[in-house]
Amino acid sequence: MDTTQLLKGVLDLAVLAVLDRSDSYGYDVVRRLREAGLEDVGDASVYGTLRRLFKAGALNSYVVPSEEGPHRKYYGLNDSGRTMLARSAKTWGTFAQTMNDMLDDVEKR
Amino acid sequence: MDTTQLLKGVLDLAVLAVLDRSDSYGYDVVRRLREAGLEDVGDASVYGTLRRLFKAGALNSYVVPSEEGPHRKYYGLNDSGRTMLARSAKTWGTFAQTMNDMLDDVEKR
DNA sequence: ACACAGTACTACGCAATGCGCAGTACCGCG
DNA sequence: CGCGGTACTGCGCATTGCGTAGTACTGTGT
Repeated sequence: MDTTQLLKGVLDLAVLAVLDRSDSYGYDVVRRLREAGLEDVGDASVYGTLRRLFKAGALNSYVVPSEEGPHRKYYGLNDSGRTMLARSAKTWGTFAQTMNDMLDDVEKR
Repeated sequence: MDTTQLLKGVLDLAVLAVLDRSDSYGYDVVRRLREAGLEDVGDASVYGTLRRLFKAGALNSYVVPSEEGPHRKYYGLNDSGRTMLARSAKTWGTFAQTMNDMLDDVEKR
């Protein structure tokens, strides 16, 4: 099975969780997600997700120049984003639990 | 957040898990998934998934006439399907764990 | 006899989303 | 001065879940 399909709908949540720790920019979010265990996440997916979340009003954004490369477009959670994170985390939790229950039944043989 | 997107890539696994219990047909698989907690699953998605899994060689299929309605197209796991189930379940497990770890960090504040 | 609900499946097209790839651009190093 | 690392944008594709319509069979109520 491909982790690609598993990411669908969960990448939003993962990105929100990363940003909840501290404001960050695309390139760094990718790095943090990979370190956290989502090794196969594509950079284009993350940039796309950030843009989508921003457009949806969950993030604020500001540009910071960098001495070690091009400028960085930082993103941070606003109130709407924090609400979304809480709600998504809860939805994920119940969903994951449901799946685990189904699979427990399978393993029990 | 919509459970629709969460289902992506997991519906295969859920259907395989249901079929691992016993052979079944589309209409019944939908019922079982809903009872298990996936209440929002669409019937077209399940029928589509069954056809896809069959086409991929994970299922065998046979038609059984019914006295209480139209015929039923039963599906059952074959060896390839059981292998797929085992592998997918493992992938899901690691993935879910990764996500839960990330969210634990968030809750811990 | 006939409409209707429940059962069971197929087919068509849409929407969301992750990804590959190309392109732009800035930096420091050999 | 090219090259690798940093950082972002945009385009188009593939997968997959879903809504809707259509077909078809059975039993029930009127």
